[in-house]
Amino acid sequence: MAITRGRRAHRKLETRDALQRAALELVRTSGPDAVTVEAICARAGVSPRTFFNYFTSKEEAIIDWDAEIDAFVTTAVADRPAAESPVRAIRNVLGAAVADAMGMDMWQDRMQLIREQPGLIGRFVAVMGSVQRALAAGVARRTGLSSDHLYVEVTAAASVAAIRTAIQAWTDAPAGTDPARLIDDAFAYLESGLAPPAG
Amino acid sequence: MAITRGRRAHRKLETRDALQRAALELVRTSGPDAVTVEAICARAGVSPRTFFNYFTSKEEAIIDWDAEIDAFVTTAVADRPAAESPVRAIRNVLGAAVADAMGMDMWQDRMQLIREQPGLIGRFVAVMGSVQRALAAGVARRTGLSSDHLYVEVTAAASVAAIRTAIQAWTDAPAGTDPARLIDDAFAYLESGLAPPAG
DNA sequence: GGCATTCGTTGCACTGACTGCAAACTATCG
DNA sequence: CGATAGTTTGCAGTCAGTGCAACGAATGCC
Repeated sequence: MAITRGRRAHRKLETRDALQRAALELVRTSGPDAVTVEAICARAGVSPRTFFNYFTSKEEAIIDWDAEIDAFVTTAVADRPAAESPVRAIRNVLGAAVADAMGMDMWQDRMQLIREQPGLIGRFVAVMGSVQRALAAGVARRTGLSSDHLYVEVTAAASVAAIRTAIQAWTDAPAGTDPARLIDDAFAYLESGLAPPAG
Repeated sequence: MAITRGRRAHRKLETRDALQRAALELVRTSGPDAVTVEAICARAGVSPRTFFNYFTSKEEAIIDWDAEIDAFVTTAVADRPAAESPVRAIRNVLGAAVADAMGMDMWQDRMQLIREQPGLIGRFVAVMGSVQRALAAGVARRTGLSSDHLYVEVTAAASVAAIRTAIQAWTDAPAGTDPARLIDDAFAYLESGLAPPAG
């Protein structure tokens, strides 16, 4: 699928990318209200009908997510050294990855967007749910427990909650704040059983 | 607001209730796809335009939420004995309350609905977010920390995640399962720092 | 009781997301 | 070159949601 040959497949990837970029640019230049499917398509140079051949909703174009990432997360968590506790394994896998992503170009814009446009929250949550399932699968492999064991699910859910909170805190924090530090602190609270900080 | 006098105010509450009941009944009898605003209003005997004088979205009619509940949660958490840790306070406040609610009439139906109708997930998440803010406010009062301190936010977010997971597990569990037990177990994992279970 | 005000209801017109269908178009393969 | 398969597009239609202005009933004032 991803490596289909020919001019055709190439054009498809190009169009998909053009639609995504058009959507993001449109938000940045003209504000959230200006982002209609029609406007996105005009900017990307395709027909509005075509948009829905690529994305099932407007939000999908803005917050895209690749199933391959989930697969990677699952195996990465599963493959961490056996000595690490499940949370610690998750912390080690996601801490660096998310911090890197946050430092990258578009994600800062996207997080800003999610605050402003309530419609995007649903999409964001859907993506986080996808990550949560991936984490649960990794923890399940690691512990030998079923993927829907309460411990496995609570661990995945709480970890996602910690990540989400850290990301949120980072978008609110003054520029230059280190995202890795926030993620680390959030997980530290989790691993301490949510004991109140000493200070 | 809640105790306004007169026939007028009475009619308003009646209409609101009629719309909610109409929506729930419609799902149960005719399936999720049949639940259009038009159909709801036909059943409730009001004009479609009137619907949006009561609810800003279709989902709001199905999953209603009262700001008073949030206020109650905040003070209840804040007022627990000082000896209890924040998570323990949350556990004590929500454990019983949620278990009671789950046992009640409509919530079982609603949870079933949320699984089937993806549109409702967004609304459910919004409600949980509202609870999360209420919990954070309670923890903030209790600890003297700011409401947006990372510890406070992680604690509230992780607690909501635990509750959500327990609710989810309960809807999947065989009939007759005790919801209080699941909630208790979920919080126990949280308080243990997500250490894997011994068994 | 009559009258003006207030407030909920409703119809109308409109925008915008999203879908199914069928036609037009084009890269690819034999 | 011609058949085929995959892509784009227009069109028509459903449904959610909003602003506006008119209508009608409850309410308060005199």
